[in-house]
Amino acid sequence: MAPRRAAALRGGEQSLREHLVAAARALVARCGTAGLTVRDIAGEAGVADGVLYNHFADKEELLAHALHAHVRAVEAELDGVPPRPGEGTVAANLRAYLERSLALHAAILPAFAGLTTQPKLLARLGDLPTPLHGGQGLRADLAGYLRAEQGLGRVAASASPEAVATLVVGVCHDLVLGRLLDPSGPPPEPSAELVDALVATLLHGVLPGD
Amino acid sequence: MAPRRAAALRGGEQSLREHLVAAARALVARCGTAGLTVRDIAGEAGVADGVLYNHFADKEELLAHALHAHVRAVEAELDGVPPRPGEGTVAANLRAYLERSLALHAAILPAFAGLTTQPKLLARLGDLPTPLHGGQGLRADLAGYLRAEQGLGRVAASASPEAVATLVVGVCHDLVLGRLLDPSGPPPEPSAELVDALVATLLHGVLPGD
DNA sequence: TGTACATCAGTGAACGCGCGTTCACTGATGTAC
DNA sequence: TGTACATCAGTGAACGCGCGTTCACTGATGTAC
Repeated sequence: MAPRRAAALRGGEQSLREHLVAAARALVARCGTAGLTVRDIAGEAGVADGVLYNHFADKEELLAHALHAHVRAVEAELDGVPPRPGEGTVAANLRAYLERSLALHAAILPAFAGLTTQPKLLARLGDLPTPLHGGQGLRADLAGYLRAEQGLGRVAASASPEAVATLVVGVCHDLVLGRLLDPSGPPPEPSAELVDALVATLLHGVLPGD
Repeated sequence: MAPRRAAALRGGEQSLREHLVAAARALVARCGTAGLTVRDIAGEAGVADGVLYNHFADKEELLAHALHAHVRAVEAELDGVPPRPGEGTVAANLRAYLERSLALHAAILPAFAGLTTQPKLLARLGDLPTPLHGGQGLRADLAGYLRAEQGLGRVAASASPEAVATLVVGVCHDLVLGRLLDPSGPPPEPSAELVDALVATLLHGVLPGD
C-alpha cells in the first residue's frame, strides 16, 4: 500500500500537495493569478497536468492556498520588527511604518491585481481558515501604534489613528498600482524625497504656522 | 452606394462605430473589462457578432475606446467646478477635492480593475490620441490648487502639494479597492466621520500642540 | 528468499466548452438605362 | 416612371485555439504465500 510517487518528488520529502502549492506560489509571486493556467503550474512543479485534482477541488482552491502562502511568506520576510510606542521619534516610527507598508504592498499587490475580477477565487480565499489579512494586519498595527502614542501624549488626542492608517495604506496602493498600470514605469522604490514629504504631511499637515 | 444598415440603428442617426462604443461603455461601466466577450457587446448593441471587426482592429481597440469614453463621461458628470484658490476655506476646498476624487474613483476604478492583467488592452489605451488621465488629471489639479494657495499664504510653504495629492488619490484607491475585494461590502460612500478625519489629518497632522 | 498479485497516486492524452476571429452570404440602397 | 444591376456594410454560422477538467492506464511499492 505505497503507490507511485511523483517523479518530481524523488529524493525530496515534501508531499505533492505542498509541492504544488509551492510551485503555484512561485508563479503567483512572479506574474499574479491572471493568465496562469493549470498546465503552467504542473510544468513549474514538474508533474502531470491532472494531479492537482487529486489534492484540490479545482484550480481556484489551489490558487487560494498559493496566495495565502505568499502573503504569509512576505509578511515573515519583512525585516525588523514594527516600531514600538514611546521609542525613537514619532517621525521615524511613522516613516518605518510607511516603508514596511510599501515593501509589503510592492510584494503582495501584483499577486492580488486582477483578483477583483475573479469572484470564484475570492470566494475560495474567503473559505480559508485564517481570514487573509492582505495588508490589513499592518493597517491595524499602525492604528494601534498611534493610539498608544496618543496615550503617551506624543500624538495629538484629536488625531484619528484610522484616518492616518488609511492614508498610509492608500499611498501604498497608489504607488504600486501606478507602477502596475504603467509597465514602462520607474524603478520600484518611490523617491526618498516623496517619502519625506509624505511623512512630513502626516506629521504637520498643510496649514501654515504649525 | 448606400449599403445595408444595422437593424439596431434603424431610426437612429448614430454611426455603428459610435453605437458599438456606447454599448461597450455601458457594459464596461457596469462590470469592467474582465470577462466581457465580444458577443456580450454585440448583444448589448443588438448587432451581429462580427461587425465590430469592420470598425476596429480587434476587441482591445474597441474596449480602449469604451474605457476612454467612460472616463470622459464620468469626468463630465462630476457636478460643480473644482474649488478655486483663495475662495472659501482651505479646509472646505480640500474636502471638496477629496469628495470629487472619491466620486471619480468610485465610478472609474471598477472599470479599470483587472486592467493590470491585460497588457494588450493597456497598450491599446496608450495608443489613443489623448493620453488617458484616469484620475491623474484630478491629482494634477489638486497639486496645482495647493501651489496656488501656497502663493496666497493659506498653505504652508513647506508643504508638498505632490505628497498631499498622492495621499488624497491613495485614499480613494484604498476605499474603492477595499469594496471591490469584499463584494459583501458596505455601501459605496465612506462615512462622513472618516472624511472629516482624513481632511483634519491633512490639515493639521498628527503631532500635538498644533 | 523468491514470485505473483493487489493497491492506488501519478500520468498525460483526450474531452468539451467558450472565446476571439473569419468569411461566404444577404439585402437595402444608389445608379444606369 | 420602371426595371436590372452593382455595391458593400451587416449577418451569423463556422473555425481554431487554449483552457479547465476527466479518466483509462501505468508502474512503484507493500502483501500473501
